[in-house]
Amino acid sequence: MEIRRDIFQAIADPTRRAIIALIATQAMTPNALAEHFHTSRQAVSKHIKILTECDLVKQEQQGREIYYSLDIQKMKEIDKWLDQFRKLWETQFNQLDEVLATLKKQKK
Amino acid sequence: MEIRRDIFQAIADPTRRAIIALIATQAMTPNALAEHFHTSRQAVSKHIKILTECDLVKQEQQGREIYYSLDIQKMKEIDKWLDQFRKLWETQFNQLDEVLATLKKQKK
DNA sequence: AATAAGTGCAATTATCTGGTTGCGCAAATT
DNA sequence: AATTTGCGCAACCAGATAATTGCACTTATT
Repeated sequence: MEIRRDIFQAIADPTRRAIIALIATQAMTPNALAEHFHTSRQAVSKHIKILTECDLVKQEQQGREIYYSLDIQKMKEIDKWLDQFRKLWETQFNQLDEVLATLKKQKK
Repeated sequence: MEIRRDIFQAIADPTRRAIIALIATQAMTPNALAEHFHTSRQAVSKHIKILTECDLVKQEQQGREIYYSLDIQKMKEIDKWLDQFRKLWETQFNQLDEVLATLKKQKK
């Protein structure tokens, strides 16, 4: 039962963003994650479920513990969406550069 | 009364992302925007309010019409947040490149 | 075998969210 | 002057969300 989730909705929650940042570099268990926040383990578990539903996390069971880690490649989707704007803000920057260059020229 | 808003929560809604994309290249009025979606002008107005509260849009009044446009520079904040992960996925890619290169070498 | 530890799931609840409808106000049109 | 147009705001409502609590299951420890 794979519910399709939106990655943008997934990163909307600040706790979830913090979890993402934590498991980006090393796999962690729900208990270990919960210690970083002022919430219960079950709350963390729900966040992880949401992250799983949009394929943002991988899991590896070791005995009774489950280690969750980030699927970093999935984060590219956000980067891909940003691409359409990246061109625009770079253009704006170049135009600003030109303006500054012109001002500099006039000063001389 | 400037309520502090989260840009990540702002882009969580698909309609809002569509609005952002539309006003990225040209300023538009709420009425013109509403025609692009299956919602009322008032609903669009609420979305714009949220986008305004996190400084994502600029407005320019012309008579009784208000033209809204995207503050593209603000979008960099998302890009900045992505930076911490960009390093990671690029490293992963390089490592994959190495593996592929090694495999290619062994074939020869 | 009994207990403790780690986990996910279900039920519940307060709050947030996105939408509609009905205003009131200012600017344009008649 | 009267009407139309474009707009934001407030009230309201159904559905989503994030958190807690209680439970059942599996795996380790005693």
